[in-house]
Amino acid sequence: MTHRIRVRFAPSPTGGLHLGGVRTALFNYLFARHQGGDFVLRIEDTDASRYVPGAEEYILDCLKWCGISPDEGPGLGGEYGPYRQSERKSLYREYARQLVRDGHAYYAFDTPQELEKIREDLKRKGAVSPQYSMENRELMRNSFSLPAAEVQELLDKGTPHVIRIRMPQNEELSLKDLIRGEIHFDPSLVDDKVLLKTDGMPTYHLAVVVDDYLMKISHVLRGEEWLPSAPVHILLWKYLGLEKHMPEFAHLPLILRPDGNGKLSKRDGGRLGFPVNAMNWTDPVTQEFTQGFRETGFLPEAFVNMLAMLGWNSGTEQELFSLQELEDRFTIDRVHKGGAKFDYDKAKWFNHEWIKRQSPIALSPLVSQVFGQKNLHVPDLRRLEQVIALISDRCQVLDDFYDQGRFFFEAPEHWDTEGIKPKWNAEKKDFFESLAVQFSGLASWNAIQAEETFKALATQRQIKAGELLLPLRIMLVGGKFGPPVFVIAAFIGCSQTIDRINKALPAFSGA
RNA sequence: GCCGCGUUGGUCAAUCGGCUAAGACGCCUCUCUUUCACGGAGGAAUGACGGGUUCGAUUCCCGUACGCGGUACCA
Repeated sequence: MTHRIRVRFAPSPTGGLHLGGVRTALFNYLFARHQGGDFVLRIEDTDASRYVPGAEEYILDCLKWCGISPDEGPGLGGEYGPYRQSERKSLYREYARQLVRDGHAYYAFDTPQELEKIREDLKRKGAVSPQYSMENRELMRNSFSLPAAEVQELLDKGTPHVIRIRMPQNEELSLKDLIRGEIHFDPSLVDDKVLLKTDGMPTYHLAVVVDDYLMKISHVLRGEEWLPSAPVHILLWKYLGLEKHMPEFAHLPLILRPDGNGKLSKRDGGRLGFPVNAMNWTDPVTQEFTQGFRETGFLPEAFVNMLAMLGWNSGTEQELFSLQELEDRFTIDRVHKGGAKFDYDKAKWFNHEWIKRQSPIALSPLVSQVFGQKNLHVPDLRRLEQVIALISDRCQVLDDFYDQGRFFFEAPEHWDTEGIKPKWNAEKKDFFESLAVQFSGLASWNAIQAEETFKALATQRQIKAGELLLPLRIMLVGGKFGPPVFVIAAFIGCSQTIDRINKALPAFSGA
């Protein structure tokens, strides 16, 4: 194994890129980068009926957002192209024909209707999942059961057909999985998979093997759902005489639903109220919408960090990793075997941590974008950064910056007076009216000045400061939250503070 | 049904035969803060079951149970 590490990420453009897909991409990327290898993008678009326009660009955008851009692939170039399976159609046919010539595969002329009928018959006899295998391939219409002349005639007439692999009878197959160790299979138990479809497109099975060989892929990291078809792939490498070039395999654990144990699906997000895709995605065909982490206010650093910890850990107590740190630390032997349930609370925690460790300057473009979407205009970047510094501790997702930061720039329209109404009285009203007057007479304006003035007046009126602090906060903020009141007062300025007091007073008194 | 993979707190998880079983999320209590958070201190909560192997099993082996995946001319 002296050749270069090359891994591939091969999404099918049939929909959005959800958690499982991004994590597969991420692990491939980390594995390659850790050893200075290449990360290849290949598109699996062999199922023309399910091809979704725009999905390819979307996938690339998602990867880019995560910071894990491939080294080669569609639109990126590279010496092993083309990278779309639909553009490599003729290639697969050659390999399939070679297999037929060598007796490892055969032409099958059965129509879908005939297959359906056979399956029905077998089911009636008790088979739960009827297979096209050595058990019955003699009964079907294929180059196995038919005389050579007839096969040739059918072929010459252009009869629709597929090419199927001929699974062997008495053979033990084993795979050394990088994560799971030795796995044994009995090939006679798996059916004669279609390799080349009627339309000339390869199935996944043929395509991966051919592509991985031609693209010199050295390691295959894919989801656990592929484990059952591994024997087909191993056999193909063997039958094609390419066994020496067979990549190493690692089957990644699944990401499970938070409720129950099933594999996480796109629908779970909408149902349970969290995003499942990296970015927003609307299927152009079905119009089905899937929420994205990016639009939900996640930082890519947090998203990637959270994803990496789903199925991998460093073995230390460290949980927060930058992409670079992950690249430095990632080894396949620390990948888990068991599936992990996705936990949205933990995901938000990661985001919170990343927001906290981000500088206000780095955060400001993102926050101002959030503000912009809500029509909150911030003229001064410096002031925005000051606000971010004041509130980022209390923001889990970027949208929280709006709720937490809005009042710095806009006077509240509504006041959460619930808790203070019962204790409100004329003395307090007087206090705030006088406070406004005193504030207006102040020569300088800062948090300390404001607080001293406030406290002096409270003492003079013989009202406990504690009883006045909360009302003041609600006048300025609208609710019971936010940084220290006088810091807020200092920020919004003297006249704005007075305005807000005067504006709120009627609502308080009207109680 | 058959085949494959898995199984440590509610969740993510450490442990490569010595365990009084880390840590994190979430939850609860206290503290800090005249708000909400952040921070700090603490708490409840775990090895699916049954056999072996061993001086000693969470760790190794075998069964069972359970869960998941696959069983398509989808990937």
